[in-house]
Amino acid sequence: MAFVNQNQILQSLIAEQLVSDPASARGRLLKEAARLFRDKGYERTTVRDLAAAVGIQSGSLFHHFRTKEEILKAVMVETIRLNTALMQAAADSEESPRGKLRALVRSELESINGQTGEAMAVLVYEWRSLSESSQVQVLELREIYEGLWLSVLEELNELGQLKADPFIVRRMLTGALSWTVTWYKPERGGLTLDGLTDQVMAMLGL
Amino acid sequence: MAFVNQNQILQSLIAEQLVSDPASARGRLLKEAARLFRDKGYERTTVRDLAAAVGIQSGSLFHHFRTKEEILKAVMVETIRLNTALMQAAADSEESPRGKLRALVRSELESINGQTGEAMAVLVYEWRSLSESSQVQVLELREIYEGLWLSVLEELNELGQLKADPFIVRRMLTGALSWTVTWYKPERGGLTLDGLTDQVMAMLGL
DNA sequence: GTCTATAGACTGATAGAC
DNA sequence: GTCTATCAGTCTATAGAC
Repeated sequence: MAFVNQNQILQSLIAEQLVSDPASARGRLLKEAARLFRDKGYERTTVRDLAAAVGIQSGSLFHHFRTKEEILKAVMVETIRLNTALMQAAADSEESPRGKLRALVRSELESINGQTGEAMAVLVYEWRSLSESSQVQVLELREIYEGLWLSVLEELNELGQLKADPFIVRRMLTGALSWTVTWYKPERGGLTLDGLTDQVMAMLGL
Repeated sequence: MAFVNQNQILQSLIAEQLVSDPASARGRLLKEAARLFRDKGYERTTVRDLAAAVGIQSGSLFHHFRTKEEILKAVMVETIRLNTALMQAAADSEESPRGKLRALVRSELESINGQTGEAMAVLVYEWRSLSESSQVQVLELREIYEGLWLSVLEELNELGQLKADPFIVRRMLTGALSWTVTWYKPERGGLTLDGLTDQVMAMLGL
């Protein structure tokens, strides 16, 4: 797994029909939906906005999705599936616990501030707009993702390298890393994604 | 300032008409609005919901506020004013830079998870629902608040006690502390607010 | 300062033609 | 698979009586 690149991972997920091909009609709609939901919020985004973004009429949307909420759910589900796979590969490519943690931080920062950033922001900020039954289903997927983090953090803790409780560190990191979407602008300042990762590791004394 | 308590601060802000008296009609509405906006989101909360929460009809709301957005803005403005004053008093009550930082972390955690928690969550998660002109006004108030943090963090940095850049540490803390609202439940587990503050300080190696 | 009644705009979703 | 047309419901805000 160590040298599998990001595009190979995406391709295999598409082949398994776990995420939509970004070139397909469904994939393009989900991409535009993520952008609109992040920019305006789920409630302020109308089905007319969504349809216009992919160049169709609002009535035609309901041929692809039964409800507006189904679109929100699909954005979230596919985003978690993709990022769990990317995260797993990032952790597997490192040997030491510290290296694995750095890879996870780097990978999550990339998810939040890169290609899937819009969808990741939706996952954090539009959670309440999901119906309760959908929340349960998305939460199940999310647990696999969180398990990756906890196993690495617990390993570091057993080595005495972690200064606080692993569960709490993960929750602090969840908040801290997702918040970067509101202020981190790689193009403006001199801070690269690797530089930002270094700052996070330094803050943890690692 | 060292021994001024929280209630005295609230009373003096009410006297200066910088925040509404929680017992007044306006104050009670803002309290209910904060709760509804946090629970359902600004867009999903209707003026009928707001009116019902204080026992009046929806038309009567517009005697107190010209628009629904004005209510959101008032929740945010009054929350920042109150918490800036509480934060200032907390920092002033300590001598050492480390002590001041701990007081700020403790104070912000209390704001987020205590009495003003509903309004603080609104400040973080409903930002986009504010019109651009209102965003500018609220941002100005927010800068005073952030200045308090930065002066303490820069002091610690000059003493060589901070492991990462002060600006970045503040932003990480903003995300990490505000995120506690999604998981920290003082009544359930054994972790107190002081215990949580200790974990944050330990994570920073302080 | 609160009420009732409603204007006027917008919403998600459906039906049936092509 | 997309179109047009529209339904039925909901929304913020206003007007005028009390």
